[in-house]
Amino acid sequence: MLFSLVKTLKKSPEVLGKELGEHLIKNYPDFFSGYNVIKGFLNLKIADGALTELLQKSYLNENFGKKSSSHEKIMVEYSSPNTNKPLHLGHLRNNFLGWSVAEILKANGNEVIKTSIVNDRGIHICKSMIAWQMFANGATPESAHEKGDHFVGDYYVKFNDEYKQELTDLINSGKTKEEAEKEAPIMKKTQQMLLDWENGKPEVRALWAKMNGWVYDGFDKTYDRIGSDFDHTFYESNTYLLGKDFVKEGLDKNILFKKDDGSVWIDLSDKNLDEKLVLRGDGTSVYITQDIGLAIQKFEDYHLDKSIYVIGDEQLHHMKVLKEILRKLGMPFADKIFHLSYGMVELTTGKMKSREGTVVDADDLVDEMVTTAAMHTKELGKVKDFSEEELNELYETLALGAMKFYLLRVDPKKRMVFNPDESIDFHGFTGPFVQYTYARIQSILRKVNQASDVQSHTSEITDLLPLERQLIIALEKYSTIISDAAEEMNPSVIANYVFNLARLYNSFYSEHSVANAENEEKKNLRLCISVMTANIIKSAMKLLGIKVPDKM
RNA sequence: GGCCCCGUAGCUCAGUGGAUAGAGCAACAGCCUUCUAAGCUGUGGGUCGCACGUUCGAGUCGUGCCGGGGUCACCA
Repeated sequence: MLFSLVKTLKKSPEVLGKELGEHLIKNYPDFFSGYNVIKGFLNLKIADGALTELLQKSYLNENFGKKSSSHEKIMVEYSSPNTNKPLHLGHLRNNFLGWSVAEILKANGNEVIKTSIVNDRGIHICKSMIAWQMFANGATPESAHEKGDHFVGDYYVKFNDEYKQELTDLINSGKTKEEAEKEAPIMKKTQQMLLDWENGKPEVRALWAKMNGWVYDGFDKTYDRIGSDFDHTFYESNTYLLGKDFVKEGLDKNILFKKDDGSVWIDLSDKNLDEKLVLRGDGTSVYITQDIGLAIQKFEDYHLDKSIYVIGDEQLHHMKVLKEILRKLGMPFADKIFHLSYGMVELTTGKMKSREGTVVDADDLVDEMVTTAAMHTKELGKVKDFSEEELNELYETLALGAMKFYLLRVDPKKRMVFNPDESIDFHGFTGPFVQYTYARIQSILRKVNQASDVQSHTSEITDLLPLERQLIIALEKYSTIISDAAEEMNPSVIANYVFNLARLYNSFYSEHSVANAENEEKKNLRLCISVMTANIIKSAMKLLGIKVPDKM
């Protein structure tokens, strides 16, 4: 691109391009073998020898693409479930995104700590506890033969049904909506339970511990299956107290103020954010109270350069307020907090609403995908020699590959539509397409069976075919792609890259034979390209949390 | 209403101031005697929401408008 130089040098793009091109070829004949100038663009052709040499160097580098120097200590908080209902599709996007971003940051040379904050206390937790007391007759997940998180979630739904019923009854007896909301007996009981919980009443604490235990059993199974893991887990039941301490401190310093009813507020009107409540009139915590506590604890426990929160974009305002409060409280790390916001997952039929039963349950979805993967695999009948165990492992690999790729291939910041038909598609821009490319390469290697002595002689090649050139150039980009993805905290950069690489390889595969290449040099070159393509596919897919099968 | 995000092919999405705006799906036409056809090749399909501006050059930057969403809770 020559326009930027045209002005200062006062030469036409054509003349300038020609001069530059001649100069580069004359002085660097090992790197450039040709050039042309079209419409103000200087195109240089990289010499075959330079490309094959690059290929050889990269091929011998086991950690190709990854950076080794550790420059920053970064915490990635993701998942962050509530212990009153099972995980749904939105949580899956969060989990896949958080996990992947953490791995990408690691690959780019950072020290990363994966964490989750479990929202294990609060009014919503009390709701399922109250409903269980009222309706369960002592039932347990074991007695109901249900996964613990689903079991507790059912009582959360029961609470809402009952609450709605009480509201209509009260409104029918002449109360206004506001009065009904205040007076509904089940809500009053729940508020009392929250107070009892904060005061440490033993029966309430025992029930709370029991029911949360059920939920954790369920979550562990789901996490294990989808491959989410954490270096450290925070519990809101610990951090909310810390938040309260800082509210006290803020009052002493006159940063916060108390209203007549005893509630505590901060004035953020100078930042265009209005006033914000940080402690209720009855002294119990609100959402942001515990967030203040947790943010402080994170920086005290670990000495972080950056703290990333993977949270939906409906909380952009909340996170802005949190940062501002921390700044006003004089916390030096307020500016090291980064909200990695992602868009809501919508269904083709509209939004997911838990109260209307239109949520897509995470466990159900995985089951469905596994069934679909099994169906396709059986139809194709390519893995008849697999044992039952190997088959099941393959189905999980394909199902989760499809799901993760589907949710990660789009820009996280954007809202996305979950189309069930598309998500179970195994063709085109999908995880299984990339997995298939990997399996094909493994098949070649099994056939050729000499992967170990591939290294030799590739740099003698001087007649690269267009697809060979394109592949080598694409392979060499991997390192840059990781940096880009890390900088943007965007796994879709990886997904797009690895898909295009696989597509390119498939074109190459159908055009040229590896095992029956024209001569030994070509065969070696193509094996080298194939092995490296497979390595990069495996590595890139791992950054997305996706496994690749040797056969499918 | 204030603030924030989005608007690109029938659908789902890439496109980081540069060339003739690209993929996948869907539709249509081909390719399995040769390393896995979950693949490959080709065809059709676009006033990049609208208008003005900045620039040698705008899908990309700025302003205004139109359309969609989010948020502004003593919910989390």
